[in-house]
Amino acid sequence: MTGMSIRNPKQALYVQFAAVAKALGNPQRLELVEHLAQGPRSVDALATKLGLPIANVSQHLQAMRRAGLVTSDRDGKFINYRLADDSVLAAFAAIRVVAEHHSAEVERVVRGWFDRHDDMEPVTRDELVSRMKEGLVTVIDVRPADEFALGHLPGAINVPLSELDSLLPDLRTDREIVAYCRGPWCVMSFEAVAELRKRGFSARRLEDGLPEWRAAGMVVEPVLQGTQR
Amino acid sequence: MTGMSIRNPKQALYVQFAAVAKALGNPQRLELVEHLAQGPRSVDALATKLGLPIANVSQHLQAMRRAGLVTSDRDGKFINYRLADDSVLAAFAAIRVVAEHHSAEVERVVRGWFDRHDDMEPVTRDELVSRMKEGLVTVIDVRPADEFALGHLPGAINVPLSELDSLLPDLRTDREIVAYCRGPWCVMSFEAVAELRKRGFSARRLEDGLPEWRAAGMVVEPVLQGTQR
DNA sequence: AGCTCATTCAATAGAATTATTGAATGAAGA
DNA sequence: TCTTCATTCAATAATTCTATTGAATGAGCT
Repeated sequence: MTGMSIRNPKQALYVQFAAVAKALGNPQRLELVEHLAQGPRSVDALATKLGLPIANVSQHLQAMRRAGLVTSDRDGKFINYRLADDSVLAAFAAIRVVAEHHSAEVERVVRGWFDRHDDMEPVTRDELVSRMKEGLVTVIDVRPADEFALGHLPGAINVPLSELDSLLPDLRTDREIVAYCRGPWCVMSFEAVAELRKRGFSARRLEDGLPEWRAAGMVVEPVLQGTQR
Repeated sequence: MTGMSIRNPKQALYVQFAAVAKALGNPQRLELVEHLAQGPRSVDALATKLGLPIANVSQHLQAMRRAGLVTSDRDGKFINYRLADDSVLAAFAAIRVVAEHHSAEVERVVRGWFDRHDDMEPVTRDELVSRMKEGLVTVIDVRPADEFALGHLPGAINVPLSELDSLLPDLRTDREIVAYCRGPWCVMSFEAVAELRKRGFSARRLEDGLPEWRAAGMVVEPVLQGTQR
């Protein structure tokens, strides 16, 4: 901040734009974005989810606030952070697309971890909507229960990945299962589909996660009226 | 690269996505993106445009190539770099939007430099199209001649900012002037509009630059057939 | 073969980023 | 007022990023 001397407005603008990109240019902070896209969270809750020291998460969040990615407000003795804007999720999505196109590496990672690379094609949003109308699919939300509670697809049932094994007997074997989680590349849905297929189920991933579904203006349950939290 | 140990696929993906954002997280590299959005360029040409040492620009370009932002191919003794994808421009745009929303600083920069903050509202693309049909506007492209030559709006005349003063007498005073340049925040069009107004013209900026116009699928002159360069 | 010249490489120093530690802050509740 | 506890601050070391310099590469040309 002190060593930076800006000579012209053009430079000043690039510095501003670069600051936003820089704030997104860190794996931990991207993971924070993905979690905050599920709903507002306290520093403590985020640190638990990511398995990182609280002070570390606090600093990342402050860096993100400085760049305009998140805002915060106090609730009792907790401070809740949330994404500043839908534009933040859009920027994350745009960056993901660039990485996918340069996908040699991204695809290698996914395929390297989940050997079944046949028919990993995801279900599109439109496709899912029409199949839901026909009642042909079971939609499972593989996120943890607390995230499910903040909002989920209409009619979806919560099958956290950690409890997939124990809940398997409850799933119908005569219908296709569509799994989704936090976002297009959220690995939990990859793992759930791989596991389900190993057990003989017909299963696919939804191309998006809940935040994208919500951002597309689709209905989310439970429908909360009044102030959105 | 060597000190990085990745334990799980989730982490590996965030690292990939973060690498893309990191490559965009530098003012100089963003300026390179904006210039490359006008058309392919050699290292030398870019270094001249930015006023930076060639070796420095070369290193930035290599970093961008590693992140999948640009590609390069040799032409004689020059190596031409170009944007890898439309998605790169889209990502840049998305980042700009985030910065605009957090606009306290961005807007302050623009307003601080150009005191006329009344009616700096830009002309939208649709608005310009309909007014062009009616023949009500003079469209000027304030970029340097070499960029204009690679492609420009139909019917636009090239008035490089550096030559604005000397070309002023050629401009009609009875029609509104719409100026555009490299992108939505390219400062040359701001400066051109400010100067034109000072001289009594009725002038506004186009909301976008040429790359956005092209990306929207609009006609660009000259229309080149065959291999796009 | 030898020369030219655009680009890349290699080495360096200075600056910024990151994770870690422990202490400080400050709001809530007793 | 005192205690609790979520969060922030401050200081540090390790790593990474950045700009700069001069040498090396390697394709085109004579």
